[in-house]
Order: sequence, then C-alpha cells, then structure tokens
Amino acid sequence: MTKSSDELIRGTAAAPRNASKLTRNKLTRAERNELTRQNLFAAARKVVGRFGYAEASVARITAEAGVAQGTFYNYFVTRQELLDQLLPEIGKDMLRFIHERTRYRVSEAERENDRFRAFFEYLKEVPELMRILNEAELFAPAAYRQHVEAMATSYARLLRRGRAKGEVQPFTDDEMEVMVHMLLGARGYLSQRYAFADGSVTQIPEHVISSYAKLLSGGLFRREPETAQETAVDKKGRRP
Amino acid sequence: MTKSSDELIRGTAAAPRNASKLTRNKLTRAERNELTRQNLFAAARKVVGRFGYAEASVARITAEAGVAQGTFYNYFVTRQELLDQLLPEIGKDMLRFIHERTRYRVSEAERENDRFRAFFEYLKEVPELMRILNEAELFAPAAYRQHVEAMATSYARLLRRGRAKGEVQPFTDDEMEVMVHMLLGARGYLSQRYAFADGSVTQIPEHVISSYAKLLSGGLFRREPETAQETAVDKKGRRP
Amino acid sequence: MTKSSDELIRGTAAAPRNASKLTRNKLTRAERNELTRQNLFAAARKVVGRFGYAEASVARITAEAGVAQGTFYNYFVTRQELLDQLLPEIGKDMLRFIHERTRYRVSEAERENDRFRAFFEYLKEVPELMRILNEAELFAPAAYRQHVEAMATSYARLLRRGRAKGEVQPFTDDEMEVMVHMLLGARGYLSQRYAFADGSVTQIPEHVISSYAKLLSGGLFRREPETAQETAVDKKGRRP
Amino acid sequence: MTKSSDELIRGTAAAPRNASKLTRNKLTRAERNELTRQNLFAAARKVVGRFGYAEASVARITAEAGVAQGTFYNYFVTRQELLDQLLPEIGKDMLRFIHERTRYRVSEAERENDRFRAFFEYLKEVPELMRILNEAELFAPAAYRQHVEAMATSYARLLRRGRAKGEVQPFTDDEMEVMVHMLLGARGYLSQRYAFADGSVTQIPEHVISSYAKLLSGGLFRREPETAQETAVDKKGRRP
DNA sequence: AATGAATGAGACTTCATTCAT
DNA sequence: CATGAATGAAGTCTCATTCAT
Repeated sequence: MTKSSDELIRGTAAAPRNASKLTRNKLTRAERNELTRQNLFAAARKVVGRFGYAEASVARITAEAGVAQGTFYNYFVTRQELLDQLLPEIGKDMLRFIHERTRYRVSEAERENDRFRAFFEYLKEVPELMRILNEAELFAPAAYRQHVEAMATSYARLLRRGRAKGEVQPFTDDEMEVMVHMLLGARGYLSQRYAFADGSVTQIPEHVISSYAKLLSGGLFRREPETAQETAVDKKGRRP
Repeated sequence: MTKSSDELIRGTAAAPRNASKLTRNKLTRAERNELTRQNLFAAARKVVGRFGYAEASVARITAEAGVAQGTFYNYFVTRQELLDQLLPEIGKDMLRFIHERTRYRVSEAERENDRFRAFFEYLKEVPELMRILNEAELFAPAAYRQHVEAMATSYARLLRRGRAKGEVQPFTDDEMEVMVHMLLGARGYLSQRYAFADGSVTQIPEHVISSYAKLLSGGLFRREPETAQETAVDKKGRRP
Repeated sequence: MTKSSDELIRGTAAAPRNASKLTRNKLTRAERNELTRQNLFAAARKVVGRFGYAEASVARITAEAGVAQGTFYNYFVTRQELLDQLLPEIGKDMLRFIHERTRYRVSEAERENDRFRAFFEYLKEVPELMRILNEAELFAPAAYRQHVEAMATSYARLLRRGRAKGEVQPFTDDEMEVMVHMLLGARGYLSQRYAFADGSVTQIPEHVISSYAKLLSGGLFRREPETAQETAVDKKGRRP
Repeated sequence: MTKSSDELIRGTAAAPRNASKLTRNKLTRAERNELTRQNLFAAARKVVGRFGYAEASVARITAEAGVAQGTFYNYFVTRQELLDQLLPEIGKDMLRFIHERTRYRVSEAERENDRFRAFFEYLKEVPELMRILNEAELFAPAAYRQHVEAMATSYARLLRRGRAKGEVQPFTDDEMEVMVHMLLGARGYLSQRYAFADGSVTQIPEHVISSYAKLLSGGLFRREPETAQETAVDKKGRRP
C-alpha cells in the first residue's frame, strides 16, 4: 500500500508500510507504477513551485524526477494534463487541512479567523501552493475555475450557516457570494504581499491576521464619524 | 506635439493637433519616431488585451502595428522591455481617471464607493486592463510590483486622511496598509468574477457594488449576535 | 493442429478442429505459441488494412491483438519483420483463390477475364489487401519485389502456355514479361480508381471489366483507320 | 528576373540573366527570397528523390539546402505544405516536356508512342520523379489525386480526338476513361520494373517500348486462334 | 513466454533576436 | 530608421525497442 496523496504532499506519513515488502525491498509493478507517478507529480509540484508553470517544461520535470522524458508520456497524455491536476491535488489537501484546524463551538468570526490562520500555515508547509494558486488561472484555467468554484461554494455555505445563527450580517445569498469572493481576493493579495519574499514563503505577520479580523468584524469605516480626538491613533498612525 | 499617452489610451483627444504640421503634412524625425513608438505601444496593448502576454509575440505586435519585425528593436531593446511598460502606462492613466471621478465634499465611504465604481468604468473603457492587470504579475513582475506599490501608497494616504477626519476606523498605519491590500485584492477578484465573461468586460452588477460598500461600512460579522428571527433574510437568503 | 493461414485470412474454415483438444480445452505450448503468432498477424493485417503501414505501430498492433507490447518481440525480432511477412501471407492466399476461380476448358482470353474478376472478388473478401498492395512497395520493399516477381512468373507461364496454343500473340518471352507487368499495373490502377472509395473496397463496375477485356483482345488503336462515320460512337462517346 | 521553375527543375536555363545584376553580383531582396525558396524546393526534391517522403525531414531538407531549420518555416507553413507542392511542380513540367516531344501529323498510335518515350526521357532527366510519383499517393494524397486527375483528363481528351478521327477503337467515354487508367498503370509499373535499379533511373529497353506499342495496337490475344505452328516464336519464346 | 514500464533518439514547430540591405 | 530573412535554441510529443519481473 502506498502513501495517500496528501501524505505525500505534506510528507506527514507516519506508520511503517508493509513490512514484508520492506524486508524484501521489492515492490509490485503496480506499486512501482504508482511510485513513478507520484514521483512525477512531486517533481512537477516542485518545479512549478520554484519556476512557475511557464518554465515547467517536461524536460525539467523529468530531470527533477530522475526519469527519461519519454517516461512522462507513460503517465500523462500531455504536459497540460499533469499541470491541470496540480491545483486540484493540492487544493483538496488544503481544504482538508484547513478544516482540521478550524475549532468548533466558537463564534463564526473566530472560526473564520482559524481558517485564515490555517491557510497561511498550510502555505508554509506547501509553499508551492503560492505559485500554483497565482498562476493556475493562466496556465490551468479549467482547474482554476473549478477550484475557485469549490472554494466559494463551501465558503458560502459556512457563511450562510453563520447568518442563520445570527452571527453574520443579514446579507442576501447574492451578496454572500460577493463577500466570499472579496474574502478570497483579500486573502490572495495578502499572501502575496505578506507571506512571500524572494521566492519563498514567510510567516504572516500577526497584525495582518488581526487586520483581517477587524475588517470582517467592523468594516473599514466608522458608522458615525466621531471627532478626530477620539481616534485611538495619532496622525502618524501610532497607538498613543 | 503628439497626443498625450492617456489620450491615446482612451482615445479621448479632442482638440485639433498642430495645424501647421497638418498643412505641411510632414513630421519631424523625432515626431515620426514618437509616432511609431506609440503605435507599437498601442498594438501591444491591444494584443495583450486580446490574447494575453504569453501570446503577445513580437511578430503579432508588429503585425498589429503594421511595421516590420525588425522595427520593433529600434524602439525596445527586448520584447520584455515593452511588456514592462504596459502596466505603468495604463496604471497611471487609470489613477488619473479614478481621481477625476471621485467627488469631493462627501464622506470617505462615499468617496471609496466612487473609486470602486470608477475602477469598473475605466475597465469598460480600457478593457485591455483586465488581462494586463491579471497577467502582469507573471509576465512583467517588476512593473507589477511597482504598480501595486503605487496604488497602495496613494490609497493608504487617502485612508489615513479619512482616519484623521475620524471617518475611518482608528487603525495603525501598518493595519492601514493591510486594509489597502485587502481592498485591492477584493476588487481584483470581483472584477474577474463579475465584470468579465468570455474574454470581454461586462457591466458590474449593482449588488456587487453595494456588497462592497456593506463590507467596508459594517464588516461581515455582527458585533453581538442576535437571534435568528431578527435577521432580515429568510433561510434561503431572500429579503422577506 | 491450427487453422491454415489462408483459412484464417478469409475466415473460411469450416470443419471442427481437433475434438480432443476442444474437450480438454487445453493447448500444447507450441499450439498456444502459434495461436499468439497468428493473432499478431491478424491484428497487423487489420491495422495495416485500416490505417496503413505508417500508422501500424507496435503499440497499435499489440493492442488490437490483446497482448502486451513486449510480447510482440517474442515472436518477431523487429516490427519490420512482421510487416515484411504480411504481403507474402496474403499474396499466396490470393493466388490460390484466383486459381480456384479460373475455369478450365475455355479460351485463354476468357481465363484471363476470370482471373481479373477473381482478383476483385478477392479484394472484396480481404479488403486489407488494397492498402497492403499499395503500400508494401514503400514499407516492405523486399516482400513487395518478391510478390511481384512471383506474380509475374506465374502469370508469364500462363501466357506462354496460351501462346503455345496460338491464343496469345506471338510475343517473345521478353515481350511477354513486359505484357505481364503492364497487366499487373493496369489492374492495380483500376483497383485504386474503381474499387476503392473512402477507405473501403467497392464492387468493380462491369464496364471496367469489359474494357480490360477489350484492350486485351483488340488493343486500343485500330489497325487501319476507317472514316469517322463508321465509328460506333458519336462525338460524345455514346452508342447511337 | 529569376529562372522559371521548370528551367530550375531540369536545369536547362540558357539565356544570361540581368547583366547589371551579375556585374554587381547582388540580388534584390525579392530575388534572394525567391532563390531561397527554390533552393528549399530543389533540396526537398533531391531528398525525396533519394530517400523518399518518409525520410524527408525538415532537418534533412534544410541541411541539403544549407539553411537553418527555422528558415524553412519562413517559406512554408508546414513540412507537408512543401511536400504537397512537389508533385504539381514536377508534374506540370513533365506534361510540358512530353507535349513538346510529341510529333504532329502522325497517327495517334505513333503519337502515343512518342508520349511513352518522352515519359521515360523525362524520367532520366528528373529521376526524382520516380519516387515522387510512387510515394505521393501516400504522402501527398491531395496532390496525387489532382495529378492523376489532370493526367487522366488530358489523356482522355487525346484519345477521344483519336476516336473521332477513327484511329482509336470506338469505345464509349466511360471505357475511354478506363483505358486511360490502364495505360497510366501500365506505364507506372513498367517504369518501376524496367527503368529503375538500385535507386537510380536507367534507360528503358527498346523491347519494352515496342511491347507497349503492340499491346495498344493489337491487344494481347489473337482474335481467331490459329494453329500453333503458325506462331512466330518457338516454345522458348525465341524468334526462329 | 508474458508483461508493461523505461528509454532516448528524433520529428515538427515556434519565436526572440540579429543583421545585411 | 525600416525592413524582413535568417538563425538556432528550446519545447512537445512519438515510438521502436529493451529488460527486469
């Protein structure tokens, strides 16, 4: 039995595999086959993560995987086919990851905060996601649309649930959809700006997380503008 | 004197050009030179807008411009050099456009609304921006970073001004910067989702604009969750 | 004992095969071996017949035969080796078929007519021959030359026999050889033009057969040109 | 002014070209362009003539022409496009050649003989035609069909004219068409068998020409079989 | 024997860039 | 300056053949 794909993605496999196999140090054909496929997958993820889709030539991927170019086409009909599977593969893993890190029995706002945090944690574990998420729209458009759709749908369901509980503003479903896309867009931009530097993923600053929470809980503008004196920051934007 | 670049971009030049030139129907060498450059620029914008950066080959651009391929290299050292100038060119024009459409003597929230609206209006006038904005991060990264930086800076200044007036929540400057990026990200995603279909720009729905306004003015979550009965929408998300 | 190859080609095997084998439903190793070889053969014939030699890749042939690619090389040293055997296999069967359909105790001219007809009948039964005959010169040149040689030799013998009987013009042996090649060439062209459409074999029109007979019995030109009025067709080539 | 294409094919250009150009030893762009095209054409003809269409890779053709591979695509959209033009180019030249060598004021039979002879003479001058004619059906099917069509049409016209003069048997038009294809097929086979050896074109033997004439003038079979004694050859096919 | 994954040479094609005219 | 032909590196993909299981 081989590792599940998400174990492979995040490298979290723990249990020892079939002992007899290990002792014999031999794999069945099907296992070897699956191994090579995963190998190519991992290589592609790495290459795309490092150089982007455009530079992810079959030559590079197979070199990274340590197999001949022709081998690639034993597993994927076209280069595009592999590229198209990259985002779904990781996307599903990411959703699972985020879901696991989301506390229950807390307010919707806190749960959204959990999700936001978990996203950036996942990004640290699978930094390739950064580029893949950014570039998939252009280089794997079908997969991208599906991914966004899936994200948005599941997100919207959560928000509607919160609305039913009275924790989310009473937006219509259409408005809810818009909210979802704004949140996704915001998160995406923030990841580019605050969790990425010189080609590698960095820790997201705390104030980004709290800012996100503030926007969501109270918006950007004050309802009834008060006098400037009351504001909690001075003109330089520092807390007194 | 030739048209200013933004007049060229939006085609809004009104006044007749230098009459003496027209009568003589001759241009100085420098003018002809500038004309060709603008020509290539416009062609590149059109091609990138229609097919994306990846398909914007020098052959295509020069064909669109009606000049020989070699001519291209009399004006730009490399293909990339032109591509790098595309976003700045349009970006500046866009900022000017948005600024013109932003009312004074209204609340900050309303002005932000103006800006949001103006952005989508500009998009309708210069649909090429859509693709350029989306793809520049990948194909003209330096230009993209500069553009985002410029946008963010000017945006942040406006928000700080609003904060000083007490109309914006009392965020720190760092938080303000985060806000700016969230707004930009949200707007970007919304434009892709709601103002773009089958390769051409469409009118942004009103409810998207109002949703944006709502997020900014009150956030997504209720401060103190009330009972579900009070919510203004039924379980299907419709206004009763 | 397995089917003879021509029975396999035309699928005319009638008698039940070795009963004891069927009851035991087991085959000796040699028999299984031969079966697989015939299987590959039949697959190759089908594939070449449908797609031509160029498209008859080992992958396609083995897929059609339902065996693994590697199996192919247990029976044939190279792909070419199998392709080289295709035409001889069918060629021999064709000659046998034509011979069977040729009446005895008739004039040589009539017998040639029989052969001509039989050729087209065979073509209908084994349509793959069409492509194989056409393409073998290119893709299996050795086999092709041998085939033509065999055809010509047997053909020439028949014609010489007719000459001995006084039914064939008194050509020299060299001339006879030339005649044979002309007849073969004519027949080949006619099959392409009149018995083949859209990749499948069609019935040869009667007037083609009669025209062939006319050329052979009286030539194309009149010995002593008469006046145009006497001709049996009008200027439009219709019988009055 | 450049050589006409058929002069290039057969290399029979006689008159000196534009003297001023020669003195300056410079060519205009258009001339150079045309030169390169002809160069590629000639290279392709040579390569196909020597190795066949299947081996006529762009790499080989451009190597033969002494230009870079990329240059090829400045002149032809695809490899196939050039291959498709090979037969028409030569075919037209051949028809012209044959027509020039056909005497007037002689019987139709003699003129057909002229054409037959001329075909083989042309083959000696342009030996590449051999392979091109043989392989075009497979590798340039559209061009091949057009060529055969053109040949057959012009041929049929000649035969109908002969029929009107009473020199050709009174066949119907349909029969005439069949005759044409038989003649073309016969000629094709004969060229392969008697004018080709070890990859190069050889002189066609006289007895082949006379045999062709005999078939056309009197057919293969005797009308009324006489006694064997009368035949002009002995049993070994030799003239006594 | 049967299997089928692995191999790698080689095919076609694209395109940014150069350079002589 | 403008031109446009020439260049050649690089990319995707195919397929006959090998070989360990």
